[in-house]
Amino acid sequence: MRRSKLVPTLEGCPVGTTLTVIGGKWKGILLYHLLEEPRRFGEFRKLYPAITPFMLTLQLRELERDGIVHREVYPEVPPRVEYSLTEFGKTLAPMILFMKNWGEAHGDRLKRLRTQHAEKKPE
Amino acid sequence: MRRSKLVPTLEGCPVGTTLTVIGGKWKGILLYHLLEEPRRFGEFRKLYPAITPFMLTLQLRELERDGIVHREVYPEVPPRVEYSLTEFGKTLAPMILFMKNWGEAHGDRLKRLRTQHAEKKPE
DNA sequence: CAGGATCCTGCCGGATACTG
DNA sequence: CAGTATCCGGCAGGATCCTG
Repeated sequence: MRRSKLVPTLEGCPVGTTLTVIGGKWKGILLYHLLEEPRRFGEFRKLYPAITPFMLTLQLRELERDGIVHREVYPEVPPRVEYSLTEFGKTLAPMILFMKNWGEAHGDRLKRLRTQHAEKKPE
Repeated sequence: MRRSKLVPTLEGCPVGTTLTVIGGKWKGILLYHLLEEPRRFGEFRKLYPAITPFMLTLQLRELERDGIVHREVYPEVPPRVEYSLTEFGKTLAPMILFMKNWGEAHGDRLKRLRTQHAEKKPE
């Protein structure tokens, strides 16, 4: 698994730094669901069947590395693993909520704009 | 992070939708500087010499497509082009500022965490 | 000065199969 | 259930040269 390399922190660009934390394709939505309560691996899979186990693991591990989420393994049978926001991770909460609200409010508009734009060029 | 697919808005995932708008590698910092005042192409190049003209054009055009920035061409010699936030783009302001502050506040911590993590694994 | 045109590459994101 | 182990294609991101 020679995956996640992810640049140090994108020096001299604080906005970029923040983006390296939340910028994975699924991280936003994962964080959003973690705001509410701790979640299990399988819960995420049910919420978003499109995420493969591999990607889910990858994104969660990166969030864990960055100190955003905590991974708690319960030594039971069958195994259970719960992911929760750390105190550090909770400092991101206002931003995640803003992003959710903004996306909900303007998603349709964006979709229109992008469709128009895609139609104009290719001829 | 990677922009997803260019056209679709990542259905059913408002946080992801927002990320498709601001998630380009340089978009965050571009938006941040646009918050203050309109900027010229060359200004950005001076602020961040690491951005190639090609990438700068690309990212600005995407922001333009999404209705976030306005591109004003002044028919002068030498040519002058100014980029400014649209009213729509200004709705992102609180989030950009939050991202900047968060990045400034926790960049060092993240850098440490990632360095530690990178040192532990590779053998 | 502000870009277009071209070509290239590396990692991101994914598919699939297997396991403690 | 909650992951690994491999393999891989595509596109974001970049380098370089050229132009209105």
